[in-house]
Amino acid sequence: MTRARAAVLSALEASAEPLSASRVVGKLEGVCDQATVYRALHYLEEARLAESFVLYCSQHGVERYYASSKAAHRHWFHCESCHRFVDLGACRLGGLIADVEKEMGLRVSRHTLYLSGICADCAAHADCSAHAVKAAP
Amino acid sequence: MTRARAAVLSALEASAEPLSASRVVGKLEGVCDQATVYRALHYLEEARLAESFVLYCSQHGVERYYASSKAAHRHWFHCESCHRFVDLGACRLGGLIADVEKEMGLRVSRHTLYLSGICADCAAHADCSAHAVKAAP
DNA sequence: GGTATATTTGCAAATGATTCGCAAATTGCC
DNA sequence: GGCAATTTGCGAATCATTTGCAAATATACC
Repeated sequence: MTRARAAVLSALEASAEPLSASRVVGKLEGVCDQATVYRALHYLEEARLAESFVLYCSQHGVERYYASSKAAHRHWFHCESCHRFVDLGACRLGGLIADVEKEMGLRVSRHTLYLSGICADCAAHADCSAHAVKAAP
Repeated sequence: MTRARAAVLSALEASAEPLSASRVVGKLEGVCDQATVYRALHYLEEARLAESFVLYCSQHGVERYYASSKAAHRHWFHCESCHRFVDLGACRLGGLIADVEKEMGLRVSRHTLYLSGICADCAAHADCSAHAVKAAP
């Protein structure tokens, strides 16, 4: 494991939510180059040390988000108001996927699931004011 | 509904699988411009006449795929060998999403799920030859 | 039906995330 | 510690998608 890859992995591990490639690049400003971050993310995913999914968000557009694979495979909720992720805990799709594999004769090797909407915090604020506030920068 | 939007919608309705924006642009070559196709796709999604999701595929990279909303909300399997989609039928996540909403106090307004792996056809070919053949162009 | 106003379209260029080529630096191995 | 293999930095390229603006089309109104 090279220094750059270790730095990228620990950035992912230190985060409570998935990070976009560009945020990792930002966090590693001065540590390693943007191209290196992208290459390291590919390497980590290949090595099963990280997982990723592509998400569109009105604030950030289409970006790929990465999370360390230290914990069990899990899914996330994305708040459309504050643009943060909420951890939904370990994946609960095992049964559904096994059913689909059997029904349709497929071999499922990976899956992407995420939910989006309004998180509890933003919903609470919306109860008092007309609209949820925009996320802080 | 303008002519361009109708053309884009009928391209989606005529397709058995979700189409990437660029494939819609290709199908409507000479009918309307690429920028118009993108704008029409946004319009159709806003108007709830179409649904979309962003998918990464080794052959096509990151692209947004669109499907007409004529049928019930559904999910797809993406074959990593032939790069086609398999229709998995109507969404079965209702219960899971309701559980998560209750448990975590979230308001889920949309979700993205897709599975990927090897489809039945490609798996059958792989049984005879060493590797599944690449998709025809 | 004919015209004024609002919306949509085409075109070409911009944008933003991601990737690539290549020379220099780092790593893993003996 | 020295060398071949791999990785990194830098800058430029790529690709999907978006945008500005003038022309064309749609919709509202008379």
